[in-house]
Amino acid sequence: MTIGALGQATGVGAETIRYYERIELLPQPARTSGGYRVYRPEHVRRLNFIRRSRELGLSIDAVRELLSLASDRLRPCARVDRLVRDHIHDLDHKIEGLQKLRSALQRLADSCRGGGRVSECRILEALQEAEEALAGPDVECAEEDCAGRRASDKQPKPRRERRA
Amino acid sequence: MTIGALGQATGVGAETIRYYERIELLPQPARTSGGYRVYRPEHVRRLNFIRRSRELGLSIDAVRELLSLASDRLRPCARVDRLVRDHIHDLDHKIEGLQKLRSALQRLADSCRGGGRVSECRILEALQEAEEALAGPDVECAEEDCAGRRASDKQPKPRRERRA
DNA sequence: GCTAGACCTTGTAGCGACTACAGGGTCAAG
DNA sequence: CTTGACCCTGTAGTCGCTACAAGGTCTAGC
Repeated sequence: MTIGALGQATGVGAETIRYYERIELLPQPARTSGGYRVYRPEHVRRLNFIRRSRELGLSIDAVRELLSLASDRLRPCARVDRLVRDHIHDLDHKIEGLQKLRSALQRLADSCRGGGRVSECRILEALQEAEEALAGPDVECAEEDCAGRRASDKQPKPRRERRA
Repeated sequence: MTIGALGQATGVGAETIRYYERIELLPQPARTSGGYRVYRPEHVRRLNFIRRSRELGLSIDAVRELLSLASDRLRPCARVDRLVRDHIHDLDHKIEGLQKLRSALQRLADSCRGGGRVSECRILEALQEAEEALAGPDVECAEEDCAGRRASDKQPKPRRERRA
């Protein structure tokens, strides 16, 4: 089957399939004399595995690991279990963060009736003014994994203070 | 103050500040004769506004709009209110999607005790086998907004079927 | 055999919101 | 005048695709 047929069979776009091949998530298929990719049933199975894993929110690297684990049928499946449970934990953190965020925003929105002028808008005030205004139980940095976004954490060396 | 001092004052990294300047979220500051950026208190206020909005998960474009709205003190603040409420809705969708995902994964994890071998791992089976295995109440595609990932939706023209 | 046109090929650039370098220049304390 | 913390610009990388451009291949139907 061609790349289009594989796409139909799995619900994955052709460009995504080529992308998976480029990052070596899918093995290189055979080619016709004209250079067309020719896929076989095992490609369908592998790509379906990938799609389902991705739909569950697993990262490409996690999928890669799962595929490698799955290839050795005698290996204990504890690692598989671990991978999935870790991902559940990640999701829990993410969900919790978003819920905090949501209530902070809700508090913000509740403080504004929307009928006034910008000059007396509580939302804009809260964003402009002091830190505590909308700091519920510790919001900050809920979107994604937030890898080291806090530049203020690192405190390198005591330097003279410039005209601050 | 220099870019480093502004970073300290706001908790935003210097590289991010330069990035904000490049995308015109922060105005270009004055410069020393040597080319150093020189910031003033209004930059601190604006950058704090930006940081807080970002921490609440608002997109750069939303922040841009908020800043522009905030600059006209006589304008009605209905649009501000709308922007924030829309974002709350987005969050609701996101949270819901992640929760569905979580329960699908939990079901998966519950089916595996982690003590067996890969060959009898229910998790890997579920990822490999039929569609219904782990389709709880309609999972698919919860991460982010999932913009048109389903390639199988478009069904262009009836073409001859190749050797499929 | 030939044409039409659906399908395929490679390569590159873009998305959002940064982050991380490399290779150099500036600044102020001592 | 040296030291070295700090700053500059520019470019490339992150993640997981998606979209395009310019061209080549394939087969149904004539």
